[in-house]
Amino acid sequence: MTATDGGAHDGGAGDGRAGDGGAAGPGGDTVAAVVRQWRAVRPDLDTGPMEIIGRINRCAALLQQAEDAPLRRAGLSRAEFDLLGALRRTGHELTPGELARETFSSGAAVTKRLKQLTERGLVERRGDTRDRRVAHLRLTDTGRDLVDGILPEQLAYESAVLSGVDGVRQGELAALLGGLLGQLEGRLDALRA
Amino acid sequence: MTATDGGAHDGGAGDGRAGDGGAAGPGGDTVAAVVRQWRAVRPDLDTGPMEIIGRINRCAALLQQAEDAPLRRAGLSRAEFDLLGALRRTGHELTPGELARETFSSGAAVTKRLKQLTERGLVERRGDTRDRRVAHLRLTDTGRDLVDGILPEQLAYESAVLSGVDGVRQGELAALLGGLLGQLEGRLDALRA
DNA sequence: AGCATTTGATTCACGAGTAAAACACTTGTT
DNA sequence: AACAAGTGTTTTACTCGTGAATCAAATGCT
Repeated sequence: MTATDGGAHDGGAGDGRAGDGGAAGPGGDTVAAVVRQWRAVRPDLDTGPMEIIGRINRCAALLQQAEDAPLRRAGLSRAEFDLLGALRRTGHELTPGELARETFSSGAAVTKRLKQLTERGLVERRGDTRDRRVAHLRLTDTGRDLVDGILPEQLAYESAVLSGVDGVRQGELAALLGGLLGQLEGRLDALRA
Repeated sequence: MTATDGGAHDGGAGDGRAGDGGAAGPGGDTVAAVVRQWRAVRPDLDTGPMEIIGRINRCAALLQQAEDAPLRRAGLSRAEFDLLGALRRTGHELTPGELARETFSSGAAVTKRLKQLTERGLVERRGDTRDRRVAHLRLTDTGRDLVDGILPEQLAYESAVLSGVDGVRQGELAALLGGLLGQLEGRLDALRA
């Protein structure tokens, strides 16, 4: 979250009273409050992008905190579950490199997680017969059962989190986000310059 | 990003060819590909929530990477800029505790960042006269100029990042995200149980 | 006044992730 | 065959953030 889009709990108050830290002001969410602050001190700037990017970042932060709950019950971090989930949903073995790409994390991180998950007996390792550099990872039965047990809870939890938005708007939101994400994934490399 | 919603670069391929790691498949973005994978192996589950939450998480990850670019030029991390931005947009001094709440990070993190930023001469410290526990932080002239210089670049960059989505949809997206965020901020504490 | 409680900030110990180096092995070239 | 270059994985050194403990000061209670 950048300062541009950064959240404020009670940012609009500005009177020194810190508040209890949750309730959005009359104008809506906390990002709206931040945008108002920026407009007050820098009325020349176009704050439009903040209203999208800031909200995406803030939603992601809140959702990830919330999502921790069902996972923690199973003693898994989000990153670990990510790995297991990649193995489960592809349905076949993956190499560490493939897992790194699947989970958008570095190879080093994958190595560490795999070490822990194999020690816990959730994942099994098998060396490639032709190319002895590569390993093939797959879920053990225990690992598979764990993922399959958590997954419905996770989805139910997510469903509950989203329940404040009605079905029609959920559909619209999913479609718009899909459009944005498609653009980002296609063009991001070009913009990174 | 949870495994539930986790991204896949070329997840749909499944033939071992890792691909070059960017292009979304025919069906749209990478989250759509992940959802297809889940549906193939667990057709009983309702994958609806993934299409929103997964996309938000993935968008946030991509956007934050992208956003780094203009900030790095100024030698600032996102978290540091967040702090400076909070001071700039509120327009008045803030205590470390207030800054922690503004930036949604722990007090310890704020302490560390403040140390570096004051050493760099971007932020100034002033002790409270009445309560000698608290400090008041404000931007130096240099700090203020830095923020004011970066901010337009940042917004222009964000604008460019979003340019693939037309104006009308940007408005819709902002509104829908605002609605979701309002719900999340209001009700998250209750769900955290 | 004297002492327990609360609050604000900082320090400490640690876990997690990364980039870069190192390592192990394979592939292409001469 | 020998060796250079390339590829997949792991190790290393480091940064950053966090929760818990600690320190310092104010507030409340008797």
